[in-house]
Amino acid sequence: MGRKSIADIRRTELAQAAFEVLAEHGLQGTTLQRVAAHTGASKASVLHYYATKQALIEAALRKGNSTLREEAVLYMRLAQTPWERFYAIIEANFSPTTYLPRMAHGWVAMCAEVPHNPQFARLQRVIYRRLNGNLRSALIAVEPDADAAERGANMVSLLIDGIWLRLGMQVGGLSREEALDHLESHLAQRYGTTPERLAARARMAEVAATLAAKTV
Amino acid sequence: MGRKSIADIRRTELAQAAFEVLAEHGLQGTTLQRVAAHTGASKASVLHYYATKQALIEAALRKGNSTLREEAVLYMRLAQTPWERFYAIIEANFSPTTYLPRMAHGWVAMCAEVPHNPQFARLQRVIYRRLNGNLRSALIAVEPDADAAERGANMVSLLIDGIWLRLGMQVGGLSREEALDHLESHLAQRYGTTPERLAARARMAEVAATLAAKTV
Amino acid sequence: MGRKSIADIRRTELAQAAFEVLAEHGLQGTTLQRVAAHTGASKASVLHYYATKQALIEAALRKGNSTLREEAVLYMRLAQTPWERFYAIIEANFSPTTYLPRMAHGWVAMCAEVPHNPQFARLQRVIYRRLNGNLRSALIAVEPDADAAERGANMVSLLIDGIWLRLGMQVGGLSREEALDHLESHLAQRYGTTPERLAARARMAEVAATLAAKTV
Amino acid sequence: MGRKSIADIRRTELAQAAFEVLAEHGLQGTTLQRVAAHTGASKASVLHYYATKQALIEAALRKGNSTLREEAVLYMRLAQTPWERFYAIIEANFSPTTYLPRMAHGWVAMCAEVPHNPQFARLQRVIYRRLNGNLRSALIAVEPDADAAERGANMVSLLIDGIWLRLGMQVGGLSREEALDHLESHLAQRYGTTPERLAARARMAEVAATLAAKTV
DNA sequence: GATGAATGAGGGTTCATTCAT
DNA sequence: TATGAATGAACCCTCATTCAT
Repeated sequence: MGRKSIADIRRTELAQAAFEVLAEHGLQGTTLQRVAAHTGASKASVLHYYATKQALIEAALRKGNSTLREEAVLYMRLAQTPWERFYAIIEANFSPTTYLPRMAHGWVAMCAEVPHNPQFARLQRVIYRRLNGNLRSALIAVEPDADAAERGANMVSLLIDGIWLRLGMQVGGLSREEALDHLESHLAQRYGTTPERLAARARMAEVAATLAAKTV
Repeated sequence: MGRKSIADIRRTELAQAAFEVLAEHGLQGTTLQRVAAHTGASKASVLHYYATKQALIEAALRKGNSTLREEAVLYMRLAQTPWERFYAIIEANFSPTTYLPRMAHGWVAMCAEVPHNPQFARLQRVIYRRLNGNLRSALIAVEPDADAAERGANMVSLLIDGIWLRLGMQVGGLSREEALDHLESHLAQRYGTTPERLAARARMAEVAATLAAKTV
Repeated sequence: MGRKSIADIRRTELAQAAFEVLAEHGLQGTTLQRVAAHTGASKASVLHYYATKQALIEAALRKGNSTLREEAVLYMRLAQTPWERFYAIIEANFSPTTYLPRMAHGWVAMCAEVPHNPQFARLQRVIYRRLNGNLRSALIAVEPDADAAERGANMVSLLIDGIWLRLGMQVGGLSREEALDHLESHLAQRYGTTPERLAARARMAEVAATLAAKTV
Repeated sequence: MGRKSIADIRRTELAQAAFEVLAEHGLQGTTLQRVAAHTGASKASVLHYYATKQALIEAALRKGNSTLREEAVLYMRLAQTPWERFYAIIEANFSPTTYLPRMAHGWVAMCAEVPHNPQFARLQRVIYRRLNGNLRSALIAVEPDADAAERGANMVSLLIDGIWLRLGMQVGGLSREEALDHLESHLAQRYGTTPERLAARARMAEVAATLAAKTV
């Protein structure tokens, strides 16, 4: 367990660095040179671990994605009711450690490249399906009509995408709180203001606060 | 009227070509070479009209944007009630001539570059403000609370952004009809199903159909 | 007399402009574009009068040179004794209208190109011979030994070159007065302080002052 | 001692090559392509060692300059009296290994660019100050009036500049011996023909001959 | 395992020049 | 006469990648 060869450590380190460079400089500005400099290594050294720039960037994006996923899993474990599972997803998508301009910008950069890069397209599809799937399976419990649940999930994920896009552009960007408020406003209209939902929301917000405090 | 110098014609032609290349190959892949080839001209010739690649791409984006805006103006002129004005905006954003993967992809490519390009940021800000402003000023008539109207407008524009983003990525992309349905679903919950709204919607859909037929 | 076709006028105008651009921007910076802009004409128009950039620049240099020569001729006409002829040359080379950083810089730019441009070499040779010849033929009257006169002339022309070079570089540049003082210091040591020389010097300085006043 | 990394060797090699190309083709003609070809390397390889053409050319000029300076230092070490120090400078400026058309032409090319290139201006200023300073500090011993020494130094440096300029242009160029004769003629008139000076001159000429023989 | 050396491919840009009007 | 249009050639520079150590 936890045994990682030095090579593996180095690889994750590089992927991490690549993601940070990507988030700061965009895809165009992500050169091997810069990634290398960011880890204090040489350009050739980077290519020693990732045969190709392409491979490195994919790893970087996978890493960025897995960060988000791990967070989501963390929240999910503590959720017990459908609405709690639902809010777990929401909180994960707007947690203080991931809902960051840098993250968002990295994500938007990837989105822009999706149509030209099958690898990216695949990854994006995975992300999309996971998000939509999770939302749907949470909603189906409170909204038994499969179509309605599907549509409800889609609506939420569209809002999340829109909000992240703006965060990535820093144009019309919303703070974490504003973002959550917007979503809440939508949910209130769609699902009414039931005590269950409100309780679930409060509970997961608390969980989020606890986890955030621990992370810091 | 309609008098345009040959130079102006050539310039729009090039901007158009640039937008098409941008839509097809992304920003990275939009080289002067390619744009030139796309119009059967030489690389130097392109620079004869646009001193700089940057200038060319900005022109391309402005052109793309103005297409959308002109469409919106067209719809707006025929709108008479607040709800009609509202739906004019919606229809313009999902008209068959603009709600196209190519368009969307070009837009996403620009979004990704916004944080690194002040010019793009400015353009994006203009677009954002226009859309939000138009929506808000339409909604304020039906939702007199300024804050509520603001929020309502924002919600709709977020949905539009999310939908366009997906169209641009071709992942989870919605057809024009699905997109309009989603929006309608949101509006129904938020504003109720009033005859005025439904009438306005029907009226503008008809207008859209007429205009689309004429364009084709 | 004085009849010049419009074309000829335009040609001199362009040559003049080219010289000014050359003086300001150096040879590298002297593009057809800039010369054209400097006269408010189009690039193609310039090439209409000078088939080639090369030809234009040669004309410019010839023009610059002829300015200097005309000045020299002016002074020469008023010189009556050998020493006066000698000082006429000196004053011409340091007249307020020609001993200017811009002029000097243009000249240095030409010098640098001499080894790569036979035309320039020819022109430079002409200039060199004229200056040395004039000095020698003036000095031979006061220094009958031909070899000594040759050497004396050469020494003076070397000093002039050195002084102009510095003016052109704006490094260790001498003012007109300092330049003349330096030369005088050299002459005093070489030819002694004879009344004839001093008188001639005073006379030509006066002539220079008169002419300068008239020019202004 | 003498330990230089391969990179350093390559760098000096390239600077050397650049200087040779500069001397042969002028500044305009000094392209990375040509410098690369001159060393049998690729264009990109040159930029591997000098990030910029500008940097390369500066290195080339510094190298050319340092060659001259090192020679001067060599001579200076063997000088013991003020006049010997003076002649050390003279001999260094006209030594057979540096007083060469190529060298001179490279220098003139730099001079022409001085007004447009702060870096070059700085270098030129350094050269100018060193030469003038050395001459002055040697002369002050034989010509105690500081102003007179300053002027004497300036006169000599002007002559040197003039002579080098002509060598660089190959127009009116003087051989090493002629150049030294000219200077001697000037010095004889300015400082008289004292045994000390003659002895110093003879001594440094001998030193020069010895060093030249050794170099060859 | 790590890295400097070297390079090919390609990108944006400048510029003199040709051509047609 | 005058000029816009168009272009080829060349330049500097960037970058991912290969190779040898």
